[in-house]
Amino acid sequence: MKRILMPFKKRGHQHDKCVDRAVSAAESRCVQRGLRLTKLRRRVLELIWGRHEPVKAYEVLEKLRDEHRGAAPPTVYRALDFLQKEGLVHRIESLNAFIGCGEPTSPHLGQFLICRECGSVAEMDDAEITSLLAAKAGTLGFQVDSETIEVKGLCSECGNTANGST
Amino acid sequence: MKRILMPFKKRGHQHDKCVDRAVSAAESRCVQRGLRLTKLRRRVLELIWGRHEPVKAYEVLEKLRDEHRGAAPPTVYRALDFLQKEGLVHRIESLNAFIGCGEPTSPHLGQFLICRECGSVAEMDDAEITSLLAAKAGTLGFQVDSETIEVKGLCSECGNTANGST
DNA sequence: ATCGTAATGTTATAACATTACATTTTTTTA
DNA sequence: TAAAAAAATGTAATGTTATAACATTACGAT
Repeated sequence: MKRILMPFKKRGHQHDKCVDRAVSAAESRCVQRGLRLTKLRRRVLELIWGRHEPVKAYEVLEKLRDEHRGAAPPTVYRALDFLQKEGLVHRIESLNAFIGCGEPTSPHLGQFLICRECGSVAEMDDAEITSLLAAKAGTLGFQVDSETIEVKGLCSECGNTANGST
Repeated sequence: MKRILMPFKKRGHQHDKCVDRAVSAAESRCVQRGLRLTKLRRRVLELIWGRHEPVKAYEVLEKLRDEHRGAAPPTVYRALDFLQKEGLVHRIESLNAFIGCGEPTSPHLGQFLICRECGSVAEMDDAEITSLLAAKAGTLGFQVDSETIEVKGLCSECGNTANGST
């Protein structure tokens, strides 16, 4: 069974709503679990959701500084740690960057598809991949705790645009 | 079909030979392809192979400095770039570190199993995993160029040691 | 010999992330 | 509700990882 948690950005979609939905989901999740989605954490979450691309910690910091004097690296990294721990954002290791989680109802790992042309990222949470990987590791006696799967290539939008024409 | 490129380190194995084998393989591969495995590059390769664990660039730099005055970050990173490009070492993204490739006969991606206890790393090159991942990505119209798969957990050595006893 | 290219040297800085400790805010509980 | 405890944030400094930019050296080809 495969769930597509976050598809590639559709052209011209209303991104405001997309962010609102994510923040609302985060809010209700925090309320449920007795966690505090403080102003700062909420704002960092919004900034991460600002694009359908991985966002760097220092980009968040820069934007935060426009509206929040005294923002410093720890400000951002603490918020990101919180958001990660609660499964609201994911870190993309191969890019040193962060992206909003498409399904923040329960913490999970994901498999990420990163387009080399447009930089957008899709998130899958595919049980078959996870279990195949665990099985293969198991034949070596290795017991899997967590996985990092990040794939680079061409998304459908960019692949369909005939690139031989220009 | 699964190939185990580099199994977990066996207790008490003769690591000198292990390194020699890797360097010899690298040498012949470079000769075949008309590439120059310079003294510097060879030395960096040896230092990376110094352990069955990921080695950091700045650790390599530090050791290099003992014997090579004037070694600087670019010295190491250039050598590592060369070695990576030729498939002689891999970069472990989730650790910002490098590890010798277990099968440097042809460049390839691998799947890495990283033990959280002993820090050792095994490399697999499993076609089933790769093709399943490509197939799943394909259903989203995504065309895979390269994959980063890094799994953390417990290796057989560390898993078998009854940890409840101490 | 000289020329072109690859490799390395050298200096500086960019980019990413954490430590350590002080202060403030919020929650708990006596 | 006041005091204590815990959580969050402020602040400064530093640690870690990686690259830019430009100079020089080594080496092979003509």
